[in-house]
Amino acid sequence: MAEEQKAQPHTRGARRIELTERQQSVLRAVVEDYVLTAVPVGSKMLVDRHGLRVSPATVRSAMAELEFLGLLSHPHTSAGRVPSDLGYRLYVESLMREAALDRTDQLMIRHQFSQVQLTSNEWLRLAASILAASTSSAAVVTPARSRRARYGHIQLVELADRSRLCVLVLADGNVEQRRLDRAMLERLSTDAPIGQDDLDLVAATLNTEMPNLSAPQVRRRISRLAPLAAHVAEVVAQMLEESDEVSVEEIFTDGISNVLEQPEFAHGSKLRGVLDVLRRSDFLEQLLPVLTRGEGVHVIIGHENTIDAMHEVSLIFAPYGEPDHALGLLGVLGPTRMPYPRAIPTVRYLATLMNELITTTHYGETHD
Amino acid sequence: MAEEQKAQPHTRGARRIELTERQQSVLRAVVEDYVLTAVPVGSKMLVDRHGLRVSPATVRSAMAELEFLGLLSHPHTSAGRVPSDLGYRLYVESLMREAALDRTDQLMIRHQFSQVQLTSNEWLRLAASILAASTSSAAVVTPARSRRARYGHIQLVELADRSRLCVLVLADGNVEQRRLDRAMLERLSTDAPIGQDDLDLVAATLNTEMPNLSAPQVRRRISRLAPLAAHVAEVVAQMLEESDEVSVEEIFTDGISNVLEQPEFAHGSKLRGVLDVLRRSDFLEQLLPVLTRGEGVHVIIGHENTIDAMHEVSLIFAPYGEPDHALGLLGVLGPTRMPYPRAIPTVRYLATLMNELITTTHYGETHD
DNA sequence: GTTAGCACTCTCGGCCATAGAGTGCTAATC
DNA sequence: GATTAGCACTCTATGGCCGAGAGTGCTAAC
Repeated sequence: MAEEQKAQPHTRGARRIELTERQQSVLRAVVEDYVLTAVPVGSKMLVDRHGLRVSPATVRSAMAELEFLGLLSHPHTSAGRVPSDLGYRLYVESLMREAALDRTDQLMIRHQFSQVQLTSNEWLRLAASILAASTSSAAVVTPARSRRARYGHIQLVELADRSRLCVLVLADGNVEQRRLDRAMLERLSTDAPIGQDDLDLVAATLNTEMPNLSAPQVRRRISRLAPLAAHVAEVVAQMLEESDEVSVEEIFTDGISNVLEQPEFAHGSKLRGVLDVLRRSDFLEQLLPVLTRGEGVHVIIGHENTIDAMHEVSLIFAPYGEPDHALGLLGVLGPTRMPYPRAIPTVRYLATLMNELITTTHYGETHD
Repeated sequence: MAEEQKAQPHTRGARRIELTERQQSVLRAVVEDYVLTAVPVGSKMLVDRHGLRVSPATVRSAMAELEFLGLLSHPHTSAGRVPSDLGYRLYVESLMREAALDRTDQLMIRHQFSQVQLTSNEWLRLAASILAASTSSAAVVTPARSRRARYGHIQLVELADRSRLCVLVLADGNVEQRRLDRAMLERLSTDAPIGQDDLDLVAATLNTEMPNLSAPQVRRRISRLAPLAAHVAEVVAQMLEESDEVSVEEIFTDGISNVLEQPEFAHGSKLRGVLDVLRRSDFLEQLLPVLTRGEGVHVIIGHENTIDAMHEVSLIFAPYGEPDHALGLLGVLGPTRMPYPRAIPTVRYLATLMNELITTTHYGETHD
């Protein structure tokens, strides 16, 4: 058990702690009060605001117990209590009553998606925007990409100035483009200059040979091809490889200013590290193993995060898409003092929604 | 003259003010000191640090004159002087000695671009990253887009699950994609289901009919087409129209945390408005008329900006690409207390560089 | 087990005094 | 006539001090 806690500290780490009825309700009240006010909460305030039917003194002793258990902490001797990361954890695991999105919210979100044309980038932007708005946190959405990019279809377009564009549609429906090196092409054309006909021929060849192959598989077949086709195939292989670098791609964020507004980050420089991490491409990769384990929404609270710069924030993330196919991540980032009961269902709903959108326009694995 | 100043307050507004030699060097010194230290600069400090060969008293009287002219200001009676927006303006226009990028910097930047494969999104990202790093400000880069999107080439791809993707290459080389509505297609196929052959035929038709046409022109020809082709043409027209909404598209930013670090924005909430504006799509559109007027780099200092939220920041922006063809913007955003002598040449250099990259892989206007 | 009472602790805001930086003015100097 | 030294003055920033208030922990009574 101990090892398990160590290995995956941010999943059900606090399960074993048994609390009395009273302790539970006090912890819940402290968390909810603190999330709302951002002010350390004292015993008197607590009974006043939550209509607990006991005296402040009783609450105090309960608080002392919770502090001993490491669920609350004390900024200083004569201040109120603040939940610890572990306190939030327990709250999220067993104390919280999720505030599910009501029907109208769901419909409104759905409606917004239906308004947007069916281009996936717009979906992502919209998802980030909705997440940010309805959780008042920073939202992060990555495109759904195959862990292993596969060839779908290519097109070679010649343009007036003799530039050539290679447009590659991946098996998962994403589109990549790259310009072909002109000098290289000149070298390959032994006799006549290369025309659109030649390009069409190459495209047709590759489109029969390559569908559904991964980068190394494409590479392996290059040797069989004529010089021009071989060159294009090489370029395609490179493009596939680049796509393999999951989520190094674009990360769509929104609502960073929401977080900036939170008192814990009022002194902006505190957020600096977080922003830098967010910009770095590899940040989600580090979390990927955790986030894709099991189903559904994952909550990573403060120090549970393996990334140092993120010790003062919580993440609520969910994967969407299909593990073997296109897999994306989406979620929110905010202070540990986060409205979990609201944010978690929202993330969950958006993940299922994106799932739907992805799979209804789903690209099969056996093309042609 | 007066009207002209009003109409374009951020271009050479301060030209007419004549300063004595001494006033000039004092203003220059104040600006440069303040940019460096972010502390209001007093007369003693100034002579010490800049080795002026006069006494503090002399400097004081010069400062008083400059303040009378509205070039400096006083946070309070017994504090040092701070440049006003107008002071910065004069500095930028005539006092500043530009710190041109030296050869090695230029080569390093060029090298980084050569490392990146020729996909334009990566260029933009890289440009933003370089700008942010070498000016320590927030960088903003928009893709170069035609003011008027024109048809280049389309490809229709059928995938295993019968999804159809329409990939549109614009005349300026940008690529757009959209999924075709399946239900609609079913309705259009009177007898047999639509296969790749049919799609190819449609694509071929449009590719001979439409090249270099704008959205309305495409629309006008729809009536001549068979139902399926007409539907696709309609979709294409929509895609062209969407592309016409300049820069509503993606804006690549980087280095926001640099700005967050500046003392004037240490209390993060001050930056909030700026961030919100930055996220909004229309912010550059408002500036577009100004930024494309004349050649080269444009500097917009504090209150010169027509956008209220940006009264406390300076922008240094330049267009790149070609006015009639693909036009993009790039630049930096930082506090008015900005290292102009460094930032301006950097923006200029990156604009010319992007220009080169765009035009060497340039797409002609008369396709086919 | 719960609660009232009480002494104790700690922060926060206001107040004051002081130090220091900087100014503006005037009169002397080059 | 420009420059400078000297000086009185102003304002901020800093630190110490005090009292109010919030909150705790403990103990004894219920």
